Amino acid sequence: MFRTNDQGRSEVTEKRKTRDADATRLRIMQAAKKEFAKHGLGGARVDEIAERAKANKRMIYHYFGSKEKLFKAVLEAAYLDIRNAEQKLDLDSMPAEKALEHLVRFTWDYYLKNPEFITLVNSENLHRARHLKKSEVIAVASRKFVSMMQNLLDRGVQEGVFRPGIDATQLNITIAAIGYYYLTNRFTGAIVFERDLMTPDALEERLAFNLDTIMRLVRADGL
Amino acid sequence: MFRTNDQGRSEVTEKRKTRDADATRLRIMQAAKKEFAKHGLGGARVDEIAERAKANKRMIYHYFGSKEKLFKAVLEAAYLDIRNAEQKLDLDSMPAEKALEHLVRFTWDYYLKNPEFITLVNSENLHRARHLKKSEVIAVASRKFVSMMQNLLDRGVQEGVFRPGIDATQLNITIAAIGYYYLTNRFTGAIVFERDLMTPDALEERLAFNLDTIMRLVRADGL
Amino acid sequence: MFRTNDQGRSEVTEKRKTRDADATRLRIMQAAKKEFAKHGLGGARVDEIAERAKANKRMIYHYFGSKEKLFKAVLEAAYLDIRNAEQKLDLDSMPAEKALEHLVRFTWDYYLKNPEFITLVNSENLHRARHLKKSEVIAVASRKFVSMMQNLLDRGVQEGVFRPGIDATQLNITIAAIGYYYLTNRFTGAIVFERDLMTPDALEERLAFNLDTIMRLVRADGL
Amino acid sequence: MFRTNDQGRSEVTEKRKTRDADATRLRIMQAAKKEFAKHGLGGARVDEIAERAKANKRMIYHYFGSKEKLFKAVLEAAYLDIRNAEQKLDLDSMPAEKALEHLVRFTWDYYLKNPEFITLVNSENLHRARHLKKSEVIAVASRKFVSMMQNLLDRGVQEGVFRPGIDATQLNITIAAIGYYYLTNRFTGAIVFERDLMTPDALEERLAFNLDTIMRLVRADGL
DNA sequence: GATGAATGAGTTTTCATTCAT
DNA sequence: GATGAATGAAAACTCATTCAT
Repeated sequence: MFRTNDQGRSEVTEKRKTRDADATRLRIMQAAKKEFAKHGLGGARVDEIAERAKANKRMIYHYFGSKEKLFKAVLEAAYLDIRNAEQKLDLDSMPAEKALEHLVRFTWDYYLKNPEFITLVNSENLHRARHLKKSEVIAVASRKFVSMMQNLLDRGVQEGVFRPGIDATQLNITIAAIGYYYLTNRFTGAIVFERDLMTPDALEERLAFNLDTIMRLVRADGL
Repeated sequence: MFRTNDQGRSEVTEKRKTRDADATRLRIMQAAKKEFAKHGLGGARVDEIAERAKANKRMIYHYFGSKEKLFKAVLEAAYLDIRNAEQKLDLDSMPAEKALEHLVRFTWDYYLKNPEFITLVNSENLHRARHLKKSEVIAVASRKFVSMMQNLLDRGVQEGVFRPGIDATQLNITIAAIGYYYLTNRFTGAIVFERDLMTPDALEERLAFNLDTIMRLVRADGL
Repeated sequence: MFRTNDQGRSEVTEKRKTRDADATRLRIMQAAKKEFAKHGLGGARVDEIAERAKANKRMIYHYFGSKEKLFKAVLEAAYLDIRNAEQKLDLDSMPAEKALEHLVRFTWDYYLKNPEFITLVNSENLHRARHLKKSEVIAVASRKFVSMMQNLLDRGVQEGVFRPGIDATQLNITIAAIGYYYLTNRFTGAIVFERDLMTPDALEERLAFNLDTIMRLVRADGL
Repeated sequence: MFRTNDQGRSEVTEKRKTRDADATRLRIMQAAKKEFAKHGLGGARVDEIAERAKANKRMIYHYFGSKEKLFKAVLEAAYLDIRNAEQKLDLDSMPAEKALEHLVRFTWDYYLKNPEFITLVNSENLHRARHLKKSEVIAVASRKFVSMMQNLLDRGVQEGVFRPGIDATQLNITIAAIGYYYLTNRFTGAIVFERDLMTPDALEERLAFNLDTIMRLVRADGL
């Protein structure tokens, strides 16, 4: 009800205001991520996001302009986060085989710990990547990621542990696929295979299977 | 879906008529499949489905009860269709290695020719398989599918071409994953990898990669 | 599926047809009575009536023209039924006091055995008696009923058992009211008075109370 | 419903404004009361309520959740209103006979001045009191009402003016019945008795008749 | 006389977004 | 910067009635 600081704002309060604003922005993005992940772009409710963020609905429009732009912001942040985490793995400093194994594990763990990422990506693909297309920042991050992978493969061949001629893109897609598909389709999967695919044992088994799949795929013949 | 004619129906009554319940039902399901695949369960519009089916909206509710029940019907039919097609492959009559290769190709081709299947399954997983859970007919078809696969693996081991100890479920999931993921994520994939993943060449390349992946995965060591 | 009697109908089949038609009409009216009583005019569903009557919906329109006209037909029949039953009581042949008691009991029993009557009348009053207004047959039956009552009161005065000056209409309304209200409002009544108003004991108690109410109301002073 | 002002609200903010949640809520409830009374729960139109309330249809759902919950709110308010008014009569401070007469008059007058109450109650009974059942606030108000009545009867017996052994619930029901039935069934009644039951004279006559009915019912024998 | 598929107009409900304070 | 009341357009769903056979 009271509104302090109507005029004569000191720098201290200025800073606080900024921090609050950023905090609100962040809370909105976190809430939106959950909501979009749970219900998809179309199914997400702006009201729900506002409530979860303990923010006023008006703020969403103030900071992001529209539901769709909010989605884009969330999606971009999600992609940047995983690309960032991948860079931090510092795969270049490990032997190729170990590095690849590391990447497979990391990818699997990332999906497990960030289940929203998968659903967000599904949602974006349902919309034919309409939002990501315009994103320059994503393009840059992607290039770095792909070249890192190519690098890794090249080193492996030099080290004599990987077959030559493996396409980095195909391998990347496969590494993602065998983890991603298992998790995104775990509900229909549980019905088709009549198993709980999410018990700790099941998850461990899947990771082992995936590591085996990738290693057999890249291993130099005769090893 | 089909109505076999009791004896003695004249040709006149057999001619295509507007007032044919089964035909209307079928048109609605086909239209719904497209609409649900394109926009997901939430994003699909009943009006649009009715229009595409050249049916009155009221008919949808008459035959299916609700948008959600229509979705369930469409989803069930889609699952039954692929399970049915798999059975028709007659893999049991081929050598194990050839049979497996056949299955990998078939799965890929099926996804390519039935793009709705993938989006439908994604949508159902977004809803935690709520609709499929209650479906007994799907449970039965699934069991047949899984046991066929187990059979195939067992035969391959006996023939000496496959490694022993491969889990049929994990293999199934992997076969699906490497095709499904590529296709469902082709839009974001195109951005990340800066390639058109859907040209004939790209598709052929992916199929070859997938065949290689699976064969290396199951091949008996030393072969 | 088979349709016999396509041509050359004998008189016997003619009669049967007529009887069937009447039977269908009757089944529709009975089904409609239940449906209208349960849901009111607006809430009743034509589909439901058709199904309950094991008749085709088209038949309802064939015999009655519209839902509203069907309602009118049902309502008229209901009024005629109670007026008819009252006449059959042959109150004129009993001593006045006994006759009045008889009427109070009869009214209560009729409402109990014909619960649809009450709801039908409520529905008609919600619609400001729009349908009954045009009904000449009801006007005739009503007059007979009112004059019977006046007669009864007059006799009672002559016999010295009833007070003079009692208005027949007011008495009639009161006799109906104390039974009708109890039954029509039994659901909210059960909540307000925290009792089950429909147990055999409760019903008997109410009838006794009502008889007492009416008798004290008409009894000649000093008796 | 009312909002008492925290201290220091200036007159300016107090002026009638469109954006007043409580006022809108109230307008909706008033409009709904009329509409439900006129057409019943099923026949009432949400559009109509919104228009009459000069509110956006969306607001109805915002404040009440659904048409049915709005009905419940209206019904509860109606019951609370009459129970409240009864308590204000302060019957405990009058001699029993006078108090009873007062209650009969009050009940009649209340029904006359609040015709919506009757139709609302009819509607609720058509729905088997589904909405009221869950209402705790109604249960509390009802108990107060019933005990007030029992009190009144006990006092009357002590004063020697009422017969002992009269059941308070039965008497309550009868007092309500003889007024309620007359009014709710005034349309069919007008046809059956070929009179206008709503002229001032007719109303006065009915009230007198009802007072007589109740007084003869409770009066100690011999008085 | 009978059937049941089809329809159009309407009804409730939903939701992203804007407006007044 | 923040609040929450209000809105319009659209969506799901309903139902009495008619049409083709």
